[in-house]
Amino acid sequence: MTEKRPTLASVAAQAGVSRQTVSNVLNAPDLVLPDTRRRVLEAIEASGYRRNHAARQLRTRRSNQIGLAVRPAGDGASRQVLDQFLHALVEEAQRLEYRVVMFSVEDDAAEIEAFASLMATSDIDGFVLTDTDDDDPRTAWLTERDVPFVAFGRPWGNADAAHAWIDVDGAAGERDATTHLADLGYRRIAFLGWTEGGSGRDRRAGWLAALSERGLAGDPLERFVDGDSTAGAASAARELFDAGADAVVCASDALAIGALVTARERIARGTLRAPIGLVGFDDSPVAQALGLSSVAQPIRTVAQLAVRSLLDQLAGLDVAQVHELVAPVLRPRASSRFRLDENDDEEAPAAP
Amino acid sequence: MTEKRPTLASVAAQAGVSRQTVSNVLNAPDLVLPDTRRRVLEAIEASGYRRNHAARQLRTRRSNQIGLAVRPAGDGASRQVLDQFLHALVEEAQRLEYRVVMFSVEDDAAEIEAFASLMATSDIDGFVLTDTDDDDPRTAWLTERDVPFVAFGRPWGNADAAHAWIDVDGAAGERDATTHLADLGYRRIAFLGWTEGGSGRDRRAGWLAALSERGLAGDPLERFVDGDSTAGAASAARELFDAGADAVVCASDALAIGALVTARERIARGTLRAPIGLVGFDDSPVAQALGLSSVAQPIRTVAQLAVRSLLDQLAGLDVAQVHELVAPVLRPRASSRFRLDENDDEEAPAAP
DNA sequence: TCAAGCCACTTGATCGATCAAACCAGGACC
DNA sequence: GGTCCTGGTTTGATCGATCAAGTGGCTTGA
Repeated sequence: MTEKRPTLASVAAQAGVSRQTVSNVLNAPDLVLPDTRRRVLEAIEASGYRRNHAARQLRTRRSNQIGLAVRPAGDGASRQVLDQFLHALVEEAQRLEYRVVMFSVEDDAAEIEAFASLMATSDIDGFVLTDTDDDDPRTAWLTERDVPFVAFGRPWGNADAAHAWIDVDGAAGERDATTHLADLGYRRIAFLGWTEGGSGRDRRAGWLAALSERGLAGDPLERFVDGDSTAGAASAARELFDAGADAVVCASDALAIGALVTARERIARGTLRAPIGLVGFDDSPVAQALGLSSVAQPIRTVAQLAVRSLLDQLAGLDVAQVHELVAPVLRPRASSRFRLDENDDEEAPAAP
Repeated sequence: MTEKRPTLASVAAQAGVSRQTVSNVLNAPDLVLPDTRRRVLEAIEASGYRRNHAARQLRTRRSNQIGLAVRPAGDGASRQVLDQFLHALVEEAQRLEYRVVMFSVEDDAAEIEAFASLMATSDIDGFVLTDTDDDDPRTAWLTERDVPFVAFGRPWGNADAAHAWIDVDGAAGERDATTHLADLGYRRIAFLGWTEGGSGRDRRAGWLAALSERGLAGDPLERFVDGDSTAGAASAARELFDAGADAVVCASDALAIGALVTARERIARGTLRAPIGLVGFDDSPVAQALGLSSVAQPIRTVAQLAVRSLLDQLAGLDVAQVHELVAPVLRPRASSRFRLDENDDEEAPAAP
């Protein structure tokens, strides 16, 4: 407490130059003579000087912080993915000297109110949105006010929305998954998805496309459950197997685990013939643990693109807004040929 | 951009008082005459004034932000719990006008460097630690420098550490779980835990205590796996059932799911007699979905206590540091009497 | 030759809040 | 009547950075 932290002025005195020169060394090094620069850098090093963000923010109206809203409850499914996204976002932002501030909101209205409050005093430079809905009111509000932001998730309602967004190409992922199963010889490849949501529709489309390509699209077999319910998926899977499915492509790992449980039981009882093909989506830790084939979302890439887009906007670059669809990666594991053989227990989940 | 944001001075002019009076209305209302106060509040309301945090922080050296470090990889198990903790923390902090800033670090050394950097310019008022190890270097560093912080997790190495911490009483949770199984009539109640870690030892102790209380502690049956591996748990569970276990208390849901899979298979094959008692730990969404009995950590309570403790420290209250152990809650579900009967599939997971 | 431009740097003003000291009217006290 | 106190409010200084304008010496070009 007694020792005073070094400031620009104290560093300047130490290096025998003025405040502004030190400031320039940090913010616009090419304005300073190499020799002077070196002297200043030494003084900075020696004194252990660190920028005072508050003072800087007061003057520049930039906080170097980006905001991320989180919903209190959070549905089980996307939670895992959002958690990964958050981590990747923090890392990437940090690499570029930005920090991530979280705030919690109940609904879209509250989130918008939070935007207003945080922007007003320039505590946050820009926002990252997740879980975009059909015709999201948040994107409209932000766009109207020229607030920099980027969304993880497509603007499902209006395809030609002008704001920056990044999303995972679910259709491509399920197409790969379905093709993979077809290659393994399965002929009745069913789809297990959700009753609602843009991303569910998207994933289903990929499955259907692959079936058509392989000439397996006659009388496609599908079931939908409310929410991301493993229990619901288990019973839906029973119907699918009853209807003759020999493989199931699922919209999430939570659903796939339900299907897996059903398959395991039926095979053990002898009422279903192994092997069965099963693929999930999200590549969650549980999937890895259970040897469930899954489609991995390239979350790190999404986060990197998001941060880059946001920072480009903040830099005032007048480039076109990013609209990027990144391809997920299929991770085949034991469940692509799911059976209960003698050493099933020993089988280590294969990770490519 | 053209419209200027209201400041203390502009509000003051509007209300016919001085800057400082407006400041007092906000920070020390009882210093101001009720009548004046009302007038000022009206002016604030009318102008839409909002505090400028940067200016405030520059003067007071307080940011009203608390820091939380996250590790990049994150182990599958605790991840779920930490995610919940993070959400609860953000909510609770927000209620008290604090914000949570995340930063990412590779290891303890990097985390300490981050502490130093963030404290130096008072960008962060205090820290929340998670995943405390035996003899954690971070707590030592922070304690030495009188930096306010609170840990989620006991100081496993030295029980009499002086810093504030809050933890979940894992022993009590597993004791309840074990007693619950004993009440149901199981007699060979095994423990499935981890090879490493303070919390694992703690949970095991609770199981053992309950066995002793019920006179079931002769030749206790236990197995340990490396990390929180579901696959490892599945094979360890086989050994436990081979050794005659009729129930298993697990240190986590991930482990319990492994045991569940093994039990399901064996029962289906007829090599294990139902019912089997199974209890997990963490009450994860997957556990709820699969009908797995589990011990729920009162994460919200932990977060509330953590924030409160941290803010008390920041307020300079010289109270003793909080050392709190909160009790988890057993959530009995179908897996307490796990069997495969005809309508097993239909059975909705019961949540009390 | 002289205005204009450039270079490397310095100086004064400013962002918007809080702290600390001053101020001022009205009572109480001796 | 003068001094001291007290509660409510104002005023000047300050936090540590950046912006914008200024300085003095030197080159450039018409």
